[in-house]
Amino acid sequence: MAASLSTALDVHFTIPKSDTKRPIFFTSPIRHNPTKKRLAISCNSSTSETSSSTKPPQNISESPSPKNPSLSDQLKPLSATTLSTKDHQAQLLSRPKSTWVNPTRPKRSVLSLQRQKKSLYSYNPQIRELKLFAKKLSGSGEDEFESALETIPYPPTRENALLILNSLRPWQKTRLFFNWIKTQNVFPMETIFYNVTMKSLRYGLQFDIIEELANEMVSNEIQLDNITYSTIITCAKKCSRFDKAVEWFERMYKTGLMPDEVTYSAILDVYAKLGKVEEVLSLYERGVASGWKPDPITFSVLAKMFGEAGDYDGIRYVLQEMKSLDVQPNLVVYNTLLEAMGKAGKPGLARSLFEEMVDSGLTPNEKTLTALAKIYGKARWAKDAMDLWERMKSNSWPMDFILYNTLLNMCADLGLVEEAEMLFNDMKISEKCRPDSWTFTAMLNIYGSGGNADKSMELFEEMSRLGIGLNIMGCTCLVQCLGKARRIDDLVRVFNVAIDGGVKLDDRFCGCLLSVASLCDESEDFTKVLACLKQANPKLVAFVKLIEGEETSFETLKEEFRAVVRDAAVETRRPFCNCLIDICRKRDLHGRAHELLYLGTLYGLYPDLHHKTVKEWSLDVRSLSVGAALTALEEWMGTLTKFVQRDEELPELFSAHTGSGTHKFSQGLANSFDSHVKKLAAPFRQSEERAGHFVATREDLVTWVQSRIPSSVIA
DNA sequence: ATAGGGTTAG
Repeated sequence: MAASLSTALDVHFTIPKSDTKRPIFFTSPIRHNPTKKRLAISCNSSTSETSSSTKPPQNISESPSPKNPSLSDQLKPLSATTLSTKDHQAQLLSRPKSTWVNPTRPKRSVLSLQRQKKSLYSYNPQIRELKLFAKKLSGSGEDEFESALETIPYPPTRENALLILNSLRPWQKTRLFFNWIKTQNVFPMETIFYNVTMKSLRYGLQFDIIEELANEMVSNEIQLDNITYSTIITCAKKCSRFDKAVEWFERMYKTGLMPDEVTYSAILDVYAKLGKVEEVLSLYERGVASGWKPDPITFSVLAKMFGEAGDYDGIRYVLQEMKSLDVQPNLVVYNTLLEAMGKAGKPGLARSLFEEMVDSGLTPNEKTLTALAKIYGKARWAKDAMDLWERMKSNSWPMDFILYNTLLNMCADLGLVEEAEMLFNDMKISEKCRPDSWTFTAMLNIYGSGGNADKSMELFEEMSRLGIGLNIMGCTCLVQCLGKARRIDDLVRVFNVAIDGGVKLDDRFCGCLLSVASLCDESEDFTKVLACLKQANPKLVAFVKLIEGEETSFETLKEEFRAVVRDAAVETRRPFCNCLIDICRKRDLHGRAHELLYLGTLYGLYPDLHHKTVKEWSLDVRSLSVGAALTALEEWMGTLTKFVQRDEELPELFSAHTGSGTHKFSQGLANSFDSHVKKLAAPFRQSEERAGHFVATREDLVTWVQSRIPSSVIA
């Protein structure tokens, strides 16, 4: 029963009773229109009496992400501008479906409600020998094909030929046999021969040949049917020829052939993969308006699309549609929905959906469990992760190597070292799930983030023995770990193995090496690390040399910094700058550190560093390295000194936001900040009420600044 | 794989 979906659904919003019964002449009650739809759904949620009181506790952690703004956030701009009165608002929000179909003049149907029927095979008593022959043909070389054909045990009648054609692979053989029966001229070529041949070609991703055959059908006046079109469309999709998929779909309509639900859902998936959400929903709604009852495959397509977009409202729409159309989700639909919930950042809903799935009697498969393990790991839900694991074992739910590797990644996210080691050993003694490069990468991540350089190196040696190549991610984990342990010679060895193994070094890896360089006290180590970095990114190393040069002018620095930043991947630009500042501070180049912070700010690498309200000015250093954060603090104090000197107006409160230190990477920041503040005797104190904040009152700060003015660092 | 549609990993 579709009622089993209700828990996950009703917890978050209530569907108005009137919407659960679908008037036949209306399309779906909730339009998926970027603005209208969100408003409509959110309105239900906000007006629901149960929405906040019945939410399970885990949803507290699911405060709306920027992608899914809260209801009030969504309504704010509208209520402030467009909507003046409550009535007006209600009218807009509850607007019925925009596609209204006049019952007296029904809109034309967009799909055939009858699925194309397949002809039944009649029993062929020669089936065994013909299949054996097909196997022989399949195994023959291209040049032996002709002679192999002559050993055909029975004459190539229509039925015999079809049977053989169906059993042939790969596509080259299917094509040769298809061409051969055409030359035999024993029977006219029918649609089914083309369809069977096309299917084999699709396995080989031969879209061009499929299209050739389709055109041949047109010129020979052989009817293309729904099976032909759906095969063409899905082949184009698998070959990423989406334009061709759409083109053939449109051609079908033009020839007057109506798609059935198989062809229709195939084209829905094409538009979904193109990210054309509006088109998909329009087609979906028009289909439903034609009297179509979509099946689970359609909902899987919709769920996947919304999942890819991280669109939580869309996912709710799919759940609601299934409920109102009384379609029970199958395993694939659940899997897709779980995946989608994960992408939309809703671990709590994924969990309750999973429970519903199990309660409904379905057994999770590898994909289900992979989705869930990923979600719990990302959400850092250790308890749920462990519960899941126990259930997997006690129920003997299926495992495969992807699930094993995902579980290892989950362990990495949760810091479960012993559990990971158990899994790793399980894999080693298993038949089908031997550790591969993904496995080793996950293990390197686990040992690396735990700072266990010995175990990391053991893995590295084991990989060499087993001939499993190090990839860029494993290499980055390893180098970071060895760098933190100051095992620079091991680091260099690993680096050289990676280079010899053809690992393509990316900007993230360069950032990792640069951060290791920033940790080096010994100039010998520093030189060794930079020598590695030079092979990956010579310009970056040249820039480090430039920083160190006393004679380097600010203009030169600016120019070269710009070039370095421009060439770096966007997500590595700020880390690069952070590391460079750290290097400066390590080498007592404080002036340079300030110049780099200035340049980083100039090029937009620190967009939200400062925040000012009338009552409070704050400095948000959460995305800064320790060196960069301290530089930013000094810079800020310098600015405040000027304000005090000029007797300008200041707010009551000052704060610096370092983060609370619960995240593994931000742990050090609050501590370093604290000791630095103490060293400066600055009046910032860790706030009791606001975790991760250091606060100072205006009074204390002004007193402190004035006491420093004669010897201020800032001229 | 017995003519056609949907789901697993940085």
